[in-house]
Amino acid sequence: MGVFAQSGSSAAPLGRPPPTRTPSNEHDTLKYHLLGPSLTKAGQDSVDQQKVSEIIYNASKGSKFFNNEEVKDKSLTEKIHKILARKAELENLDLSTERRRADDYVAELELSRDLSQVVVHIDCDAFYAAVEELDRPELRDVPMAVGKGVLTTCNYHARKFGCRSGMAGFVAMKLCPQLICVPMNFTKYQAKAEEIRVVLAEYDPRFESASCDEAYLNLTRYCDEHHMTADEAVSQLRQEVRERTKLTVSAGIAANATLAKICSNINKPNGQFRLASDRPTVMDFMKALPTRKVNGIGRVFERELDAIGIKTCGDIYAHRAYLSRLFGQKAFQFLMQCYLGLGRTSIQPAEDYERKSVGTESTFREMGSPDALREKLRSVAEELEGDLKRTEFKGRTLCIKIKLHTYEVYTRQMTPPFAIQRADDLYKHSLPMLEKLMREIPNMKLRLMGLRVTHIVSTKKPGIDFFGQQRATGANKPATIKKKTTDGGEWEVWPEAEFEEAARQERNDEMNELEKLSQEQEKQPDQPDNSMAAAPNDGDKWTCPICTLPQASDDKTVNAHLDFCLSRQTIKEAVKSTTPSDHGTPKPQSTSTKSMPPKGKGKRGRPKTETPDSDQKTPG
DNA sequence: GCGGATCAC
DNA sequence: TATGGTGATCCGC
Repeated sequence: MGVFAQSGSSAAPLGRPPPTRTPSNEHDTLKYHLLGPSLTKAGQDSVDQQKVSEIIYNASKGSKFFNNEEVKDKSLTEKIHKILARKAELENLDLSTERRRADDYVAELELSRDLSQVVVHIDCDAFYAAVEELDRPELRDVPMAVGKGVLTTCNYHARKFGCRSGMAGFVAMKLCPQLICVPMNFTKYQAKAEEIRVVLAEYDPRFESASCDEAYLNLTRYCDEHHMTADEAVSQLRQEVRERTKLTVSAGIAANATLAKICSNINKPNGQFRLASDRPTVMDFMKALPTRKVNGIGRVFERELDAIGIKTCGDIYAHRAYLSRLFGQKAFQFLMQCYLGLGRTSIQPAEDYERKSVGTESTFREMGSPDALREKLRSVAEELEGDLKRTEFKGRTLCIKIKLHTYEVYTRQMTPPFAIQRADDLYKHSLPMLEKLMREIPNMKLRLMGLRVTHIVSTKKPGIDFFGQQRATGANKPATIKKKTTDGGEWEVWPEAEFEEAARQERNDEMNELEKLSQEQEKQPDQPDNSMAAAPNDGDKWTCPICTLPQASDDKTVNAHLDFCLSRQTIKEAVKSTTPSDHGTPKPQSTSTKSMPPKGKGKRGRPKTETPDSDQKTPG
């Protein structure tokens, strides 16, 4: 409802964006933005958001963070003006073709609607805070938050003051001076999460961990075999979790993951909600549902949709003809599924998802000295080496990320001649990118630095454990659901999955061979690893950290040389031609036999995709 | 393929 | 006094 003064006052004359906006309008959108991303999640109705927003605004005003938010807000406002202009333009055209195309898509989606599954989303209530309260019961009755600097979560007492996860600590203290902040203890939470997972596995052995404190289950089969309603089963599950772990969870029950996720928030904390699995009920539910409640629609997309008159999922249909033009095809498909209340019905273990990158980053006190920055890069590289060894990956693409003291973010990436894992290599190849950024951005001062590798290659010993972890089949595939009685000890392997794995293995082997070769080649001509190269210039010479050759130190020469060295490709081309575009094979992708369910393959980010699959995360 | 942005937790 | 870290996706170029 009229969250944005902008949309209310947007009696925008056709074609042109509204004239200059008053400062108060701008501040309204900014204030709303500053409320943070988790606005809809918290169980904090009854909180005077107006007041909270005012306090946050005043606490933040003038800071570099605030200034950056202001810039981002302005640029989003501009973007929205363009969207409105584009929309006005489109409305003058004949959109009947687009409209029919949209209707065809709706019909296609409608055919794929599956209301046969009982999907449950389990969400721990204020998880970290609840675990801390177990150890320190005296915290149970006072406002308390977990995390220093930024709150990762807080208990419900704190939420009554407007505190939320993601909020800066000092802002939270302004809202609630008596707030008690306790430090994170991640291993403790992991252990507790595992206790919960043990219970969940009894209800669905193929449940999906969405994160530390969230999971999806398919209870179709459990309800069937135990002759229970979904409500009864979930009620019992929650009771069992509570007895065995002393933690409360909330649950949503619906026909698919998207709906279940929304439902788990409705009676939170310590409650459950079931959305009946019939089409009219689902359509009614979506009709009144604010867009922001949908997983995948965040602050920005919410504002963009609001601007063109879409506040609830029901509003989407009326705008179907130009959504694709305004936001892209993926967003169009995603939104149409929101309108229809569709979502994923297949639940699978998180391990079935394939990791695509490994990275690390850290924030520090503002820093500008090149030497200190290099040292920082070195430590980030070492950190990443640890992560890569732990997860058993090497990376073929290396990305550096920096955040300036102004909170502006830049990323750069390059492809080393072979997949890398060692800190020395990570450092050697990322340093030139950092050096180049330092030249591009005079007086560069950073508050964050990060490294990430993508196009990763598993370093797991071939043969071992490859298919060692087959799992009992669950009841989540519609096609196979009924036919099983008890599958004690029975393993089902999808033939195509087996094939894919074999193919992947083969390609991995090839990769490893190639990389071994290339590493050997590299070692020969290069000098005995002078990786601390990059020694700053002496006089007017500069040493390239890649090829270790001295260059004139003027910017032009250095940049040209760095460009050359960065784009130098040796083995890379050879590797590319022997491997399919993506080294890893997409996992089974479940949609097996069905003719062609309107599936894409998108994940998170901007939802944009159709059935927004849930994430993969590191399980326990 | 690269870089910027958005999103979730 | 000082606003996080990890991973994924999408878009425009």
